[in-house]
Amino acid sequence: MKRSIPTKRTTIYDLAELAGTSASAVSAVLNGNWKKRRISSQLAEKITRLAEEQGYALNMQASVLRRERSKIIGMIVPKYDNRYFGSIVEQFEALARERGLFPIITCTRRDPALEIEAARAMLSYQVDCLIATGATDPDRIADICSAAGVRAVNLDLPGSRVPSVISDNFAGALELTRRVLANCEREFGEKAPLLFVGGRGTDHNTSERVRGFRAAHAEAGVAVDETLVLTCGYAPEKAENAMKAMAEKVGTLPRGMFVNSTISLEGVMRWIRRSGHYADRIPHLGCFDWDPFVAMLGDHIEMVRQDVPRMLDAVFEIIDSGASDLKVIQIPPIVEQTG
Amino acid sequence: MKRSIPTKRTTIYDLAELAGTSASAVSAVLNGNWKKRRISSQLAEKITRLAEEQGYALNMQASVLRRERSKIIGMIVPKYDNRYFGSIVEQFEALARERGLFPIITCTRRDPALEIEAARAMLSYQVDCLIATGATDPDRIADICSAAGVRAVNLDLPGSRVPSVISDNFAGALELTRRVLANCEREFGEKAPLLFVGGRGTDHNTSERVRGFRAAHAEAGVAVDETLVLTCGYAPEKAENAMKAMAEKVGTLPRGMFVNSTISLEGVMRWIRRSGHYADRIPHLGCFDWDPFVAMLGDHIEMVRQDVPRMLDAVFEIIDSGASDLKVIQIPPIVEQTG
DNA sequence: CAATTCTGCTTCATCGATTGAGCAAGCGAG
DNA sequence: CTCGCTTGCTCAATCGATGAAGCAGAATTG
Repeated sequence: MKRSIPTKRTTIYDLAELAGTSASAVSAVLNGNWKKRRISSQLAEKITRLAEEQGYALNMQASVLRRERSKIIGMIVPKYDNRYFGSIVEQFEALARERGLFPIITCTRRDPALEIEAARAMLSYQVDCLIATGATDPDRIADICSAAGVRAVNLDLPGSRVPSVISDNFAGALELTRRVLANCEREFGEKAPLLFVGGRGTDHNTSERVRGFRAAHAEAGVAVDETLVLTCGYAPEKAENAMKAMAEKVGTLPRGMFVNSTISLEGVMRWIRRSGHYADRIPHLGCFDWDPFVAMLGDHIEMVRQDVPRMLDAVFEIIDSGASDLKVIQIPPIVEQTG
Repeated sequence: MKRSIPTKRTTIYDLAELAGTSASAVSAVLNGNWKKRRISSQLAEKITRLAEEQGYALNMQASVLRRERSKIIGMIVPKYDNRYFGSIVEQFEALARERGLFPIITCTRRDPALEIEAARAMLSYQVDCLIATGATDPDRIADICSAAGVRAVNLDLPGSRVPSVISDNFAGALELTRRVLANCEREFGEKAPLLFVGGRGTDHNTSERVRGFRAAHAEAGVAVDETLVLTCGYAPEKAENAMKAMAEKVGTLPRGMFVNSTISLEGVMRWIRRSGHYADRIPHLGCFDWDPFVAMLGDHIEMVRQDVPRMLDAVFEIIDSGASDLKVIQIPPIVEQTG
């Protein structure tokens, strides 16, 4: 049963010979437009049966090479290590498949160079459209796509060259901060500024969330403590180190925190546990992102969950409609019920 | 700047014309074997420069069509909603890219039909090799691949037609069960059978883990309570419902549980919280899988983490070496330190 | 100086599917 | 019986890259 010579794949020419007909008839039958090409249903049936019997599989490379559109759609994503990106990818695949598109995905691990390389690779594979998710430099990717005449859409982080779909970070952060401030006031009886930790100060999402954070403080009549705004990056270690440094600097530790992603929360929680600073009283947390186990961590954590289904619907609406106006669509995130 | 006619892509023929040479020279230069083909370095340089200037990108579809091997490697994965599969996919991409292979991944959401369809789609794209991860029917996929002369490897769940890489489920479950039994005995002073929940009784992993679970009970001289073995599927809702049904049936609730994946744990935790049955004393848990936030849930949870890096190294070792003996490689999982 | 080798290319068939153009047979109308 | 139309196909070019085979002209050898 073992053969070192790989079974030569069946082609339309093989089928044509078997059916005593031409390759073009076979092609027409197998890609469904045999009616347009006036092939008799008898021949169509015969060819279909033969294809089945021979285990024929279309050679996409050949097909795509010849066709105008490839029906391949690409997505670039930073990581697979959290629920947010996980559900983005899963949803993306489902919606693509629904439309008869073939999804290909690349994880760039937040590496800007890999991001560009991945975009180029996707173009080489003739994607019809590329979705850049959480890209560090979405405009660069958009430029590369535009040079190849390929449509692009930004997701999660906005760009200025192609349409973008993002969460309403300001509104989400505003509400989240409000809640944490209220929780703190309820428990400790006084208003005090919160800590903001995680994210890159230069990225749109983080700056919008900081803006919401500030707005909520202003609303409550609390002055933001600038030494407590730690946009140190997303990685757990970075958040952990930033917390450590912060604790050494400030007099009294904040009683409430705004954590900018579950990834950063991992580091924050680690620090809280290891440092022992909060052994007496657990701080109130707000996390911009959702995770089922974080939700179980206790009722001192509020979460804002980005609305992935609506975000991806918006992405595909742009793709389906062929729209290319440079709008940024903001999807309101969902404030999770605690408890 | 907006053009409805997509910029015609530069091809090697365009470059050839610009360089006043032939397409085959361009091809030789751009795919790096111009020395073999005795192209002068002057011409090589000129072509390289032109390619750069014109933003030339290889058409992979054309290239793959012509070549013997596609250098595309496929992976089928059930879900993206947990750390285990997330890191599998991330690692897979990294290792593939390291080898100059182009990874394509499809998420089947545990749907057997989609699994087959996805495998066929990958074959249509001429993958050189397909990794079936956690497939419900790995042998079916292996057969489809073999008919096309494509190599396959099973990951996470073993099959009988191609090599497999899995966790040492028995050993992991044995150790995990031991620990939970010990934790229960320490706290409650008596030995009592644990609950097993999650997974499909028919899948290899689950049955091996149940075997480990039983072996640990036997070792401790505790009889397994058969009404407490709930292989109800992985989904959170299934685990939750199984717990509910179990609670209505048994007299005293188990004080310790073996939970077969973080996914199932989600349902178990939900039930524990909602039912209120464990309001007085938290049960001791063992989870076969790892998640950072589960680890933070408390010191009453033990976890076994599957060794994804080693598993994928093993997969690529099989691929690199071209081995096709039907062995099942078992990778010992890592017992996480609690606290 | 003729014979050979080497250099640096070009030519052309090929991979498999797609599709516009075209062709032969059949049929109905005039 | 002929013209025109329909039916049911086939032919051949094409997509872009690849590489075996071949071919001038220069360089080297005996």
